[in-house]
Amino acid sequence: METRLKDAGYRITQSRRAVLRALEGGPAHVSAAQVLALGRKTCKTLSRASVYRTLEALEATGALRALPSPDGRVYVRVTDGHHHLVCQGCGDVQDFDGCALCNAWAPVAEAEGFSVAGHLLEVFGLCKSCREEEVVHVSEGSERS
Amino acid sequence: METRLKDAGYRITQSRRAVLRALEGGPAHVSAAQVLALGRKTCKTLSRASVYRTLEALEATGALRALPSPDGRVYVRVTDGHHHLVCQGCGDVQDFDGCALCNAWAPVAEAEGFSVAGHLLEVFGLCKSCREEEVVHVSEGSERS
DNA sequence: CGCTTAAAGAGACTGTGTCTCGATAAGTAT
DNA sequence: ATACTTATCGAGACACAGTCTCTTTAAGCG
Repeated sequence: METRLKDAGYRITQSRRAVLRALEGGPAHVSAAQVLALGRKTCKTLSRASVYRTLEALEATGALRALPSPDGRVYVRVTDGHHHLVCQGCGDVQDFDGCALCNAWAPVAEAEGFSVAGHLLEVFGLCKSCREEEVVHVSEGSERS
Repeated sequence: METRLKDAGYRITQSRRAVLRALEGGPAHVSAAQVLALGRKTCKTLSRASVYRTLEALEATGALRALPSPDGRVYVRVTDGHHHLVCQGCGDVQDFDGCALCNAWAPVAEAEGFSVAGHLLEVFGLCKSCREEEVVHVSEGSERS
């Protein structure tokens, strides 16, 4: 990611490096606040504005993608797959393959006059281990869809 | 929607009615702020808190779905879909159909031990009108991906 | 080593969403 | 109809995300 920034003409600074480390070390989906907190471990004076600026720069180079989530914006590395299994139990995110199928709905989008640049698929549910726990708790009043 | 609320045990008030009218009259994707503005036309004293409360109630009854967008949360009547064409030019979001294909990768996810509860598909690109504008600007120094 | 300028940090500002609290009115019983 | 109970109201405080501006700093060049 660092070389990517550099090649795009951005300077490599302490703050930027701190953000990059935070992104590499952190979870697959991170919020700006998390990046700030993680980044401060490397660069103590890291500011919120710098985090947003760097995130924006990374997005511009295509190394990162911002996507809306129920709790504000989260950032995802694009080197990671763009098909995610998001566990609603533990919050864990794993990738899965399925790009062959992706090309199937590109024509649908293009029929609407839309030119497709990319896509993101989020599948929500419960991962294996959370599912096993769920069995223990039986149906303990979960009213959500 | 009104009967739906009533049946669920909610009282029908002036404020609630104002919100319902706003939802029915407004665009397919509306923000809470838009609902507030539209609702004030019917009920001048409508407050932000009431909007959120009503929106929450409607979500609980299943008449509405909240979904994250780049500019905060937006609300969609559940009759509308969960496959989005997100325009990177103007930020507009439109739905498209494609649920038949969705069932194709559910087995892939389940092979990983994942139980699927729902999904969200975001296709990024440029909408028709933004595409036409793009042609006018030709390659006018846009370094963005 | 010094210059130029992109990028930094600090903090003000805006907007969204949540929460509390006393006041109000919806629905029910009288 | 009228009174009562209590869900709901509006107002405003609060917390937080994200943006913006301004002055200072340091990255990368010669």
